[in-house]
Amino acid sequence: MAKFPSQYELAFQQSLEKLNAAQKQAVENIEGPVLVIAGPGTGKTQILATRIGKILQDTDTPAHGILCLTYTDTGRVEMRNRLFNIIGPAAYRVNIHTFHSFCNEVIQDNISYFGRQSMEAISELEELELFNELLKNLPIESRLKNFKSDINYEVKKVINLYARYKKENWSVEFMNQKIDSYLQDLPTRDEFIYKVNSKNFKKGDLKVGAIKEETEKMEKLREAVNLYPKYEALMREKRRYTFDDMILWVLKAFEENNNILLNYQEKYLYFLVDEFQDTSGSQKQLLQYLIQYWEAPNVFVVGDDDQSIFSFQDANVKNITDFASEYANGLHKVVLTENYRSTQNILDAAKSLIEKNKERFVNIDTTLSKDLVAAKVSLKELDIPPQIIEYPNPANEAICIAHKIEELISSGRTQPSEIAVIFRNHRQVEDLVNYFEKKNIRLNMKRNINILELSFVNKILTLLEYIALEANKEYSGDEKLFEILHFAFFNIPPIDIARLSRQVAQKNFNWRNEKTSLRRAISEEESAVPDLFNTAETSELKRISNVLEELIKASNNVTLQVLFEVVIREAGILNYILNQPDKPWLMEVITCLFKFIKSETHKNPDITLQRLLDMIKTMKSNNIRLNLEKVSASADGVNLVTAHSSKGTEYEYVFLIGCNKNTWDDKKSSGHYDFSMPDNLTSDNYVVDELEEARRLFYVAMTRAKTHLAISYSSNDNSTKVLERSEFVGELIEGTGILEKKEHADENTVSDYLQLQYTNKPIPEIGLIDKSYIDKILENYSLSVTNLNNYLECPIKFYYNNVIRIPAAMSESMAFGSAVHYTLQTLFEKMKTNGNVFPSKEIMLEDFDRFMDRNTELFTKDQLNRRKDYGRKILPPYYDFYVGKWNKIVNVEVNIRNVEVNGVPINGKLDKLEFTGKSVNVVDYKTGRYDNARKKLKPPSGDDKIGGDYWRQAVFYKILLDNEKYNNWNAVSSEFDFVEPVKKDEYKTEKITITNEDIQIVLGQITDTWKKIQNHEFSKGCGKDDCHWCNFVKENHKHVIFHETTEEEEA
DNA sequence: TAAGAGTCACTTTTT
DNA sequence: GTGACTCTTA
Repeated sequence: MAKFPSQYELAFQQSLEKLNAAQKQAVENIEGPVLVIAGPGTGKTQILATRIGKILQDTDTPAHGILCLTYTDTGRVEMRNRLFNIIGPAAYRVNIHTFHSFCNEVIQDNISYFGRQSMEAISELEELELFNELLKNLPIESRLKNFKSDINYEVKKVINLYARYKKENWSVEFMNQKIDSYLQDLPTRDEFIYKVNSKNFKKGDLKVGAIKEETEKMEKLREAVNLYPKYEALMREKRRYTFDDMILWVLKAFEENNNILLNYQEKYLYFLVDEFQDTSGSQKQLLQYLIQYWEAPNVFVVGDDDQSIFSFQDANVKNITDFASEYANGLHKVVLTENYRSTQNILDAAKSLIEKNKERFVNIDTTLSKDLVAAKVSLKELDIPPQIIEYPNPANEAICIAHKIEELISSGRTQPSEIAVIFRNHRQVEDLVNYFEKKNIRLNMKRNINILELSFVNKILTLLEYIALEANKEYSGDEKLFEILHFAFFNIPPIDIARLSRQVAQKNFNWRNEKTSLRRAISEEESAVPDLFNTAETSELKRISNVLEELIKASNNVTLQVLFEVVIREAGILNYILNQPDKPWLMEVITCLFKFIKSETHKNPDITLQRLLDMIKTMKSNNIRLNLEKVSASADGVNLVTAHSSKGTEYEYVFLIGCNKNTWDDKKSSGHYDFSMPDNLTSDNYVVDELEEARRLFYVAMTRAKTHLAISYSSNDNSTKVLERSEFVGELIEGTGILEKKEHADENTVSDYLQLQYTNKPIPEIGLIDKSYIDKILENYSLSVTNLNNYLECPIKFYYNNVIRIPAAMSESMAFGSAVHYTLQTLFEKMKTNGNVFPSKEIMLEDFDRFMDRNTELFTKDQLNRRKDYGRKILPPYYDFYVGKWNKIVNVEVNIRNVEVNGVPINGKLDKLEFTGKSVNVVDYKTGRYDNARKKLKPPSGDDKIGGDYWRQAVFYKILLDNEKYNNWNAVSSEFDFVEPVKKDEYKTEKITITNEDIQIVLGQITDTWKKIQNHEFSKGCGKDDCHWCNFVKENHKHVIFHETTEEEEA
C-alpha cells in the first residue's frame, strides 16, 4: 500500500521512526482537532510535514484535500521542501498557502464575484500620501487636523489604527458602541474617583479632569474610526488595496455567499496551521469559517504562546487559548518538550526567564508542563554556562564582541554563519556595522542602506531642488546655490564663494540698486578661458554657471529621466564618481536613485520635478526608505539580526547585545504610534501586557543559541549617562545563579572606535575672507539682539548669516510669525487712526489674509492652506480675549538706532511699546507654543551659561531703551505675548522681571561679543550635531581645519 | 494621594 | 507634536 515513490517511502518511514513519543502522538492523531504547543527547537516543521505524509498514507484523502496554512512565505517554502523530502512530488499537490496567498486564490477562483482584477497593492509612500489627503481637508475644529508641519503625527496613528481595524475585522458601529460603553463605565472605576479628602475635592468625588482627558482621547479615536468609510472610498477610487483587504474581502464573501464558502468547506478535509500564535483575529475567523462545517474538524494547529512576539501586527496569543476552550471536548493536546537545538544550560536559563510570565498556556491548563529537555545527543553532555557581561559602554561592547568574533573565526572553531549578534533595535548596530566592516569581518544583515540618508545623494537632490526653484521663479534658489557651489563636484575655493556672495548681499542692501542674485553674479563672470587676467577659478565659475543655466532651461523641456541623466553627466557628478576610490558603490547608489525615478515616471509620465522632490521629502520625513542592498551582505558572513527576525533561526554562538532597560523594557517608546484604545474591545477585556511581550522576545532571542550564549549590556552610554540593565538580565542572574562579569577594551582602541563613529566630532574651523574686506564690512556695523543670539549660538552661523549674508529662505513658521506680526501691527495702527476704537475681528482677519495672499511664495500650497486655517482658528479667540483689556496708549513697530553702550553701537526693532505715563512696557509677539519657549525665557543657570534667547532679548530691550537719548522713556518691563493659546481660550503673556544682575550679564555678553566680532573670531563653530552651518562646513570644505574640543568650548 | 513641572524619546515586520 | 515617566510639593 505504498503511496509514495519507493525512494520516498523509505524517507517517510525514517522520519516516522525518528519521532519521539510526543511527536508521534501529534503526528498519528489525524482525526479531530489537535493543538500542539511546540517550544523552540522541538521539531515543529518536521511533525507538520510528517503528519501530512501520515494523512496521505493512512486515508484516501487526495493531496489537494489538505490545506496547510503558514504565516510567512519563507515558512511556506520551507514547509514545501521538507514535505518534498519526505513524500516526493506529491508535495506539490498539497495546498500549502500563506493566509494571504490562500485568499488571493479564492479571489482569483471567483473573479466574477469579486471583480477587482485591476487593483494594485498600495505602496508605503502611496499609503502615506493617501492618508495625508484624507486628513488634509478636515474641518478646522477637527481633532485630527494638522496646522503646522509637513509631517502629521496623527497620520501614522490613523494608518496603524486602520491596519489593526482590518486585522480584527472591526466595524464603525462596533467601535462606536465600544467607545460609548467604555466612556459610560469610566465614572464607576476606582481610578477616576478621589480616594482622599483635600481642599478642592472630597473622597468619593469623580475626577472630572481625568474623565475629560480620557473622553477627549476617545473622541479623537472615534473621529478617526468614523473616517474609515471615506478611506475605503478613497482606496477604491485610487484602485489600491492592502494585503489585509484580501482577507476581509474573502471573509465578506464567505459571509454573504454561502455557495462560495461551501465550495471551500467541501474541498478540504484536513487543515493544518503553523505558527498559530501569530494569527490575527481576521485570520482566525477565516479558519473558523472553513472548519465550522464539521462538528469535529480535522484541524491541527501548532504554535508556541511563549514565542508570540508580533502583537504589534495584531498577532494574538489568545487565539491559542480560545482555540483550546472552543474545542474543549475531544481536543487532543500535545506539548513538545524535547529540544534538538540547545544545551541544557541554555534551556534552563531560558526557562528561568519565561517562567516570570503570567500569561502562559501552562498557567491556564496546569496539567501541562513545558520544561524543555536537551535531546540532541551531541549536545547533551556539554556544560557551557551562558555568560552575562557588563561593558562600560556600547563602544566597549562592540569592540570586545568584534574581537571575540574575530578570534572564533580565525581559530577555525566555527563558521561565520554560525555566529549571530542579536539586538532589539536597528540603530543599536549602526556603529557596530561600520566597525566590523573596517575590521573586514564579513556580515550578513537583512537591513539595507537607505540611500536618501547619504550625503552624496542629498547633494544631488539639492542640485535638483535648486533647478526646480529657479525654473519656477528666477533667483528664488540662491541659498541653495551658495551650498551647491561648495560641492566637491566643482572646484571652487570657499573664500571666493563667500566674497561673491557678500558682494551680492551688499548690492541688494542698497535699495536704489536693481536686485541681483548669486545666479546672476556668476553668470556675469567675465571670461570662459583662463588667461593673464582671469584666474582658473573664474573660468570654473563660468563653466558651472553655463551648466546650471542649461539645466534650468532643460528642466522645462525634457522628461524627468532625461533631466536626471543630464544632471549626472553635465554637472560633473559622473566625473567626480569616476575619480573616487569607492566608485562602484557610488555608481550603484546613482543607479538606485535613477531606478526610483524611472519607476515613478512610469507610474505617472507627467510627473514634474517639483512633485518628485515633494515625494522624496515626504519619504524622508516619514522614514520611508529607498533601499539599496550593499553587496557586502554575504550569506557566509556573521549574522546581524533583530530579535524579531531571529525567530525560527539557530546559531552555535549567539551574542545578545544591548540588554539595557531603555531598549528592552521601557514603555516610553510605545504609544507614539497608536491611539489610546478602550479596554473593552475583547470579550474579557484582554490587553497585551507589554513587559511580558518583551520578555517573550528576549526568550526567543536566547533560545536561538545552540551551545554558546553571551548576554551583554552597558553601564553607561557612549558619553556619561548611566544606563540601567534590563530587568530580564536581573531575572536571569537570580534564576540561574550565573554571575555577571565585567569586561572592557583598551583605551586606545576605544578612542579609535569613537573617532570612527564621529561621536566626538571635532569642531570645524573655516578659512575667512580677507581681513581688510571683513573690516570694511564691519565698518558701519551695529549689534542687534538677533545677531547677538546668533553669535552666542555659533560663530560660524553668525559669519554666514550676518557677515557674508547668505540669502536665507524663510521657514514656514517664521513666515507665519510675520503674518501674525503684520496683522497685530495693523490692528493697533487702525485703532489709533480710528479714534481709539479697535476694528472688528473680520477686518483683522482680512488683514491677515491679505498678508498671506501677498506672500504666497513663502509657503508651499499645502502649507499656505494649513496656515491660513490656523490663523483663522487662533486669531479670533485671541482678539476676543484681549480686546477689552489692551492698553491703547501704544507705539507699534518702533525702530531704535544710534544707541551706544560701553562703546558698542546697538539697535533694535520693538513690536509694541505700552505707556503708563513715562513708564514703558515693551511687548514682543511670539508665535509658536509657549511650552517650547519656556526654556528660552530663563536666565543663565547651571549648565546653561549664556541664558535663553528670549530672556536675553528682554534684557537687551531694557538696555536699549535705557541708553536711548531722544525720548526720556523709563523702561520698566519686557513682556512676551504668546498669540497661540496655551489651552483652549487661555493665553499667556510672560513678563520678565529684569534684575541689575541680568543687565550686567547681558552687558558683558554685548561687549564681549563685540570684541570678538571686531577681532574676527568667527572661524570656530559650535560643533553641535544639529548645527546646519557646522555640518555644511564639515561636509563641503576641502580645507577645513579640525581642532579637538576643549573643556571651555564644550559648554 | 494628586497635580504640576520638567524631561525624554520617537520600535519590531509580514503579506 | 505627543505622551508617558519622574520628581517635587502640598
